[in-house]
Amino acid sequence: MSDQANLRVQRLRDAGYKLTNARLTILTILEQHGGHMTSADVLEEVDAVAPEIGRASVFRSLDLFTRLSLIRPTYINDSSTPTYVLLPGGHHHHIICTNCDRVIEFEDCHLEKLEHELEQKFRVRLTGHLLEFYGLCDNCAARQPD
Amino acid sequence: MSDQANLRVQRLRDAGYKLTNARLTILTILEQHGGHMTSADVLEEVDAVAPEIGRASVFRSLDLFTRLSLIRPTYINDSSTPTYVLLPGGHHHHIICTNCDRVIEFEDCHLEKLEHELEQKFRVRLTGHLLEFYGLCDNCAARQPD
DNA sequence: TCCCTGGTGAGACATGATCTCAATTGCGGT
DNA sequence: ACCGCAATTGAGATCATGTCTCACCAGGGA
Ligand SMILES: [Zn+2]
Ligand SMILES: [Zn+2]
Ligand SMILES: [Zn+2]
Ligand SMILES: [Zn+2]
Repeated sequence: MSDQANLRVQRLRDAGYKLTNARLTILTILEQHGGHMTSADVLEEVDAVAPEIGRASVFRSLDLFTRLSLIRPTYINDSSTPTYVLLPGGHHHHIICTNCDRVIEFEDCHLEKLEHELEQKFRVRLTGHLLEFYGLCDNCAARQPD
Repeated sequence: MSDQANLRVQRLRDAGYKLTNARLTILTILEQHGGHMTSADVLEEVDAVAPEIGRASVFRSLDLFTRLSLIRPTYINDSSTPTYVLLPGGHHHHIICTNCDRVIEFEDCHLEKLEHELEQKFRVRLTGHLLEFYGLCDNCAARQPD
């Protein structure tokens, strides 16, 4: 198990939740795919790897992980089903092409300062963030001048 | 009609889409509510204001507006339906409490520089962004010391 | 050992979103 | 102002997605 994975398991335990087989399996699947899975993707993979796990548990786990800021659902393409992204270190950033749905991930966000300011201003305790830019990727931009 | 609304209508036209009654109605509803509406909210309001507009058109319009970066679907509470936020000036920022689902909006993001860097680095043309922080609001943080 | 609580799987169920297709409409061209 | 046509629409069937219920189980503490 990777360091990141251990951190996540730790977070589960610290929050007082049991590390059950269903939860570990689903977390592992998310890790292995590096995020960006729809609920359908997760369901399919769970069914292939551990068919004894029910669909309700999959959704329950995804909700739990979301509350713990381990993952975050986002709407990549059209508005139907969310895509879950892992939040290693609490954050994730990507660019979404609104024409072809291509996703480009990037690392640096320089948001630590803003995060601090917000915590003080609103007296909140922040555990993660998601930053999405959207526009046209190089391919689609070339095709649609102006 | 507000300046912002005119800008959005312009964006529709520029992209080569017709300004139909359905689209204008739905856009107006979004404007009036200042964003943060679920598809159910929009459907309900459409039904109250212009019952002749069909469900399908509502979803089609929301998808179109999303592609045009006029709005953006996001996953606020643990319900499975997206909440759409308006993107005045192309961006929107908020904090979501992962315990009580409270949403706190904020204005400043200081992301212009990063946006520029990304455009150059990946040769993309960016039209907007969404920044979400997650954590506990003041209320929930007080209840869960740690 | 016996509760008690949190967690689970199966499947029925309720919403939410899509599809199809004929009818209509916005808008550019005349 | 009119025409012609592709874009867009509305109704309802249909499909997909996520929720609920409930009996059952595992594990920790008395
Ligand atoms: Zn693209
Ligand atoms: Zn970040
Ligand atoms: Zn809260
Ligand atoms: Zn911004």
